Amino acid sequence: MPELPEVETIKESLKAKILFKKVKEADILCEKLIKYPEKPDFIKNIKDKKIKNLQRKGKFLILKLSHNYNLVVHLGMTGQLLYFNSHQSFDKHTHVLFNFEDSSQLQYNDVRKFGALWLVSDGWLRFVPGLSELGPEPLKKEFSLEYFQKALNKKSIIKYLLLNQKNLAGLGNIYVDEILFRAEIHPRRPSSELSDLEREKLYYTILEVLGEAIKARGTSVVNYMDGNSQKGEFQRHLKVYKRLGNPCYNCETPVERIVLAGRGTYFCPKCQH
DNA sequence: AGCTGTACCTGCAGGC
DNA sequence: TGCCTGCAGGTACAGC
Repeated sequence: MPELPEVETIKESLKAKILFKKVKEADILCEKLIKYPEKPDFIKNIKDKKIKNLQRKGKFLILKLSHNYNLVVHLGMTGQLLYFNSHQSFDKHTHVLFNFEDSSQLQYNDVRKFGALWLVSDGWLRFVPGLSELGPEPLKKEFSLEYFQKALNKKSIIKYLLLNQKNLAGLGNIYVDEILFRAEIHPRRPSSELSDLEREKLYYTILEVLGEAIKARGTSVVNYMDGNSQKGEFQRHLKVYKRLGNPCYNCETPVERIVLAGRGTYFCPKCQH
């Protein structure tokens, strides 16, 4: 489900609800999702911890807890973090419960169970797979046009490069397709062959699409919702994603689908070169 | 080094 | 209704 705009929206929606709350107890219904530590230690260590801040790094959500602990959450494809004012009924897809002192509750739901949770102290954050290898945040200064132009010099198919979290953090399948459409670049182009103009256009398109998607509170295609169970709006603005066979909004040519990097890839064969 | 295929899971839509 | 196939926002890993 969740790419940068979705995780950002979840983070902000939860911040308003759970900041400074104290975890009374956690309940783990599916151990598979807890990557570290083992269930008994996870439950023991999160008890009585206070949520001091919420951060997003790429597609990771990090809850900063008291005593220098961190609850790191990756939502995989279908993970949800849902907040409720009181203990709520749940179903077979609810795998972890966080109960707060004031009897409000945070539920981790995940149909496909590709998500992951870690509870680690500050010094151990770097052992969370993928977290310390993340490239720059696209909406921060660290993601400069200069940096991006250099990154594109790698000999790599452009879609593959944009999906790789080591190059920049937070893009996923939907936004990469949408960005490449708007930048009029074919997803199979070798990145090193992009002209200076194309590189610049791509750079600003990344900022533009992510900005718009955050403003729209994310994209709800299947089951994405924020911490308050609210859907996003950006699905209304998608130009190519999941539009196989439908006419391109620019030129009416039917949108095509190929498989790249193992992912369904949608593009306009006429507009994107 | 980069890329493909596969694995991990479950549900849903579409074809017959 | 049921069965089958393909597809789905993620990442990791073996192997070419």
